[in-house]
Amino acid sequence: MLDVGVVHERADAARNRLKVLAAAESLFEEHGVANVTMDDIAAEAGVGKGTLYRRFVDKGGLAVALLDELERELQQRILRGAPPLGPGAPAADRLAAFVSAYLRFLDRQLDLVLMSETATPGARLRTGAHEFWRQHCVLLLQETDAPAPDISAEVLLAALSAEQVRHWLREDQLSVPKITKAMSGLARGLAGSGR
Amino acid sequence: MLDVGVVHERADAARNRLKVLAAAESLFEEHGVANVTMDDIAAEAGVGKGTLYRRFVDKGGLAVALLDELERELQQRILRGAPPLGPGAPAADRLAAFVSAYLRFLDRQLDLVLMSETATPGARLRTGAHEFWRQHCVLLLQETDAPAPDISAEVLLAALSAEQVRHWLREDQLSVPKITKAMSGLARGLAGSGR
DNA sequence: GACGTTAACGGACTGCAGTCCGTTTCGTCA
DNA sequence: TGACGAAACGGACTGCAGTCCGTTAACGTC
Repeated sequence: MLDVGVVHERADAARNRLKVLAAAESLFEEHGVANVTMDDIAAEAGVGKGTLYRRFVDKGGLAVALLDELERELQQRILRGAPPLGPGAPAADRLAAFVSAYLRFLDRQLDLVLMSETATPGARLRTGAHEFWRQHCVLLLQETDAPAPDISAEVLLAALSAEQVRHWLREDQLSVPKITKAMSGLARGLAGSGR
Repeated sequence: MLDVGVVHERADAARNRLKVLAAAESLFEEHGVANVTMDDIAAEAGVGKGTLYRRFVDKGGLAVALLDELERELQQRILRGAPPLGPGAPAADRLAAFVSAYLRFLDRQLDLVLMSETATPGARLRTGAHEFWRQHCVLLLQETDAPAPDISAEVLLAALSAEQVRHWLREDQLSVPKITKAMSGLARGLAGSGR
């Protein structure tokens, strides 16, 4: 996602990438993701606006880059971690564990994920991370012989969009454990109904 | 939604509301929803920009107003039409019929619905129409004793967001009948898993 | 039908996103 | 180490969303 080192990143480019990420992180932390402008970030990083956009496309792309590390960590736990999140457990259990782990991640990074998903219409469905989660869910659902695993995976992830979860959290005042219980139950239902 | 007549709408206000809606409809038709600016609409309607915003809040609100009539029609068919969409059929059948009917509606008005749902983050969950669909699904799911009908209803509608359906249609090249089949099957699953 | 009140109007104005292009810096090769 | 081509830089510039406030017009009252 960060394409580090692909055909050699120039020294000034690398330097600026780090300056921008550091500036964005600290400004987001201090003022909230929604209240920081791209000009703010450019100024704080001591970099021109063109440089910002050359590297990160838009504010959503910047959010994606900042989320990258945390997402990779969750992805590693899925690929090589202990069951039930990692390999070894029954597919339905792994799916429920994924829902639970993803909701915890979302709860911590809600504003950043929201930005990455809503910067532009359809952004959520175009991130590399989404493709990873989707593929993971599809594979698990296929293992249970669920009907239409492709569709079910997208349905599950649509319900786990930052927009939806934020609404449950902030408008409906649901707690993370409540959402987790309902959504992992629902995930088991999707996995189970095919057998 | 349009609050027509609430505490008397002034004559000039009514006149301008119609001029704006007509202008928006024709410009959207001609250039596509995404390519029309608020200035364009104001100019075409022969009205100041302030007037536009006073009445419709933002571009999404304008889309909501344009969709209003079509949505009401579907809502009437749900409340008073023939089964299985209207009352009389088993809840699971009604839910499947709703999914099917809603997808047809969405297919016709995709760009307008997309605008109404993505104008601002969380817009989809704040429209009056969403509240109607949600309530309808919750009631049907309650009839089948499904677990967590509130959550299941939101999950279903999240999957029927304009963003998601547009992705299935345009990126994944799925046909409306294919999506309808999968999603109404899934809706039956949500309704059925509680028995 | 003049008059005052109040809602509605309109367009200049502000702020932010995103682009464009002349200038600078990097890395390479002679 | 000097010089060249390519890549990256930076900030002025454009366009659109949304606001603000002085002006205008509707409508109830006498």
